[in-house]
Amino acid sequence: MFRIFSIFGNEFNFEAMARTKEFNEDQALDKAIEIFWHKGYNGTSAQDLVTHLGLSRSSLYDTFGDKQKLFSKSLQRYQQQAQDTVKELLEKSDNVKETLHEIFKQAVIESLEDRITKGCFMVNSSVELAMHDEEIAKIVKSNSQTMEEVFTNAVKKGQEAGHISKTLDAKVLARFIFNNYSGIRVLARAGERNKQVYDDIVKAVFSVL
Amino acid sequence: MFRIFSIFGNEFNFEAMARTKEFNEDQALDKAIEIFWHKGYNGTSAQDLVTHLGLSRSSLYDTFGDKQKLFSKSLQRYQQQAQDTVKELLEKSDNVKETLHEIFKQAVIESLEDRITKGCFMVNSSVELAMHDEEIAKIVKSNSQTMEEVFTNAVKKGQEAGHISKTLDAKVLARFIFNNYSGIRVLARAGERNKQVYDDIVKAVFSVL
DNA sequence: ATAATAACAGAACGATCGTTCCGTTATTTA
DNA sequence: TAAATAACGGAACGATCGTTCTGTTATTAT
Repeated sequence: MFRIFSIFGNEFNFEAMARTKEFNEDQALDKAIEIFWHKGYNGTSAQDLVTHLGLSRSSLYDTFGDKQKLFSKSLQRYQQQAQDTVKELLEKSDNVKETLHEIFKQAVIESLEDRITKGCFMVNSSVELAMHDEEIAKIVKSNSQTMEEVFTNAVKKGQEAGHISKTLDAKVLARFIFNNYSGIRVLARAGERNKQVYDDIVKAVFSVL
Repeated sequence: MFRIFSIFGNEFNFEAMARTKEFNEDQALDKAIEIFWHKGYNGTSAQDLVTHLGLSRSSLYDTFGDKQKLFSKSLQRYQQQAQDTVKELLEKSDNVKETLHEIFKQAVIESLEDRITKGCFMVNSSVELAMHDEEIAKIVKSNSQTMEEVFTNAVKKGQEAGHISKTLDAKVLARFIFNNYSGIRVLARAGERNKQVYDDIVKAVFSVL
């Protein structure tokens, strides 16, 4: 911070630095994602955050403002990470159908492995908050749009390469894929542990492509 | 209530009735469904319940025990109502594919009409509570199983009548249908208002049947 | 060394949470 | 009418909520 004193026409510039942060902000955000993802917004208390992030109440509030702002930042960070992963996989791929299949298989594996069943942070937040919090609604909407674009471009590529049926429009298929992805995440959050259920759904989904 | 006093071998049976309830328990439950559905469990306060159900705190607690019990009862009542509707429609139907289409179209209409976007009470509760509350988890699981059975029987009937493709097993298709139904309800809860999005999903789903 | 100040730890705040308690009212049987 | 008692209205409870305040510590430029 800078303070400039102007006395009798002369300017004195005092700069004084203070203590450095003892934690990494992004690492703290990742911890916040973990606990919000697991317990939801209303289910996570300020004390939960203090305990889980390992920093004091004052540092938490000094750094992130309040609970709502911290949640919002966490969800945005999660969105960025998740989107980047899928986007890169599909853009690099030269067999989009196969890559999409891998993405779904991965979602199934995560759903079964997940000892503390978390589902998808975006889906969870959407269900819990989208209708009560405009900022969260915006993030959810932005995520849906981006994912729709990513899937649409991928399907188009697959259709041009002859890997995916042209019977249905790319956008139709993109929305269909996204819908089943959401459904699977809800299933996981509900605690479904039967692999056959997931496999059946994936089988039916890919019978369309 | 009955009190039986036994004095010197003689039994005296005193029955004294008290004030009658000024509200209907099922109607109160329906109101509870409304507000829990809209705001979720954690988002609904005891005061919300008092205000919305229109009865006093004491009556509320005397009648339903506590918040968790009231929620549980509400969800069970919702489940029964929703299941009965779908089950009856499909069992009466002589063109199951068409009836399923009607059910999905109805879900789309509700999603678009819903000014206070509620999604599906079962899906919402599943996402919010299933992993933190065993009793809710049981209800969710029971609902999934019943719906899977209902859809499986329906698909079998459709396949035997030649209305639905036999390419995929009835159970596979049932799980696929249920998954897309969940997805659509999440979309609604997220505030999606574009009919085309829903129509595209339904179109893709029914291209499989 | 001193002044300046952000980061920190933790006590404390008012508000709201879910729940219980108490005194009154209304209804029924004896 | 009298006795019994569930239903009722509303005050009150302790606990916990999210947030703020206070005082201390650590770091840096002067």
